[in-house]
Amino acid sequence: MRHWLRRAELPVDTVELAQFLLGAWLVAQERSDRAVVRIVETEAYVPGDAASHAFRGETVRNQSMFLRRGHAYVYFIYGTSYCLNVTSETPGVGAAVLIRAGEPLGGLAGMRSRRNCGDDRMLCRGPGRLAAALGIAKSDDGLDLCAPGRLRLAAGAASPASGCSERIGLTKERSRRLRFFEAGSPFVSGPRTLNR
DNA sequence: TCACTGATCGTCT
DNA sequence: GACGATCAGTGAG
Repeated sequence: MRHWLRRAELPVDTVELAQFLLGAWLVAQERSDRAVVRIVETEAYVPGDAASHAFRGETVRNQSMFLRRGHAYVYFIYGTSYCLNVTSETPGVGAAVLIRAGEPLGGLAGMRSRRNCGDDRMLCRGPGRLAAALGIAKSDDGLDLCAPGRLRLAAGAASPASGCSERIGLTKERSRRLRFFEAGSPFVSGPRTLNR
């Protein structure tokens, strides 16, 4: 039986949380529409990571990254896309897990209309697309994902096979292997050569 | 499938 | 004023 994830169940460590979230469900409730996605790809942004938005300290933009673990950190990037992170570590420490891709499980019609996309594999393939499919925007920044609300995390079956690789789209800290994904899933983003 | 490019704008230098 | 945790579209192999 699936249940809403409690904060006590979430690993404190950022890398552990990134692996833990593979297979978990992300539920976005908007009035009568409920979109459900199974997380298949994550990236860890650990303390002291030069590629992390928190690296230079707390600012107005990244302040929710310093919240207690299990909160949403949403930011706008490249003038086009929103990205969703789940905060990690202890309060006051800036770290998070980027949700890069998911497998659509429920509420497909709503996601297709929000994404204006007919190929279900592309609905949530990439952080910007996933946020768009779930209707995530800046107003969701700082939400508690372990409490009743528009966005919430639910327990899911652990991934049968997971892999790791370097992260995508970075110019700093490129060599760190902090991207985790479900091996063989067609819903994972990035070039196929990275997904082994 | 991959590589490349333009779009677009908030944030920080 | 530059840049970025991206995307959609296009073209080549």
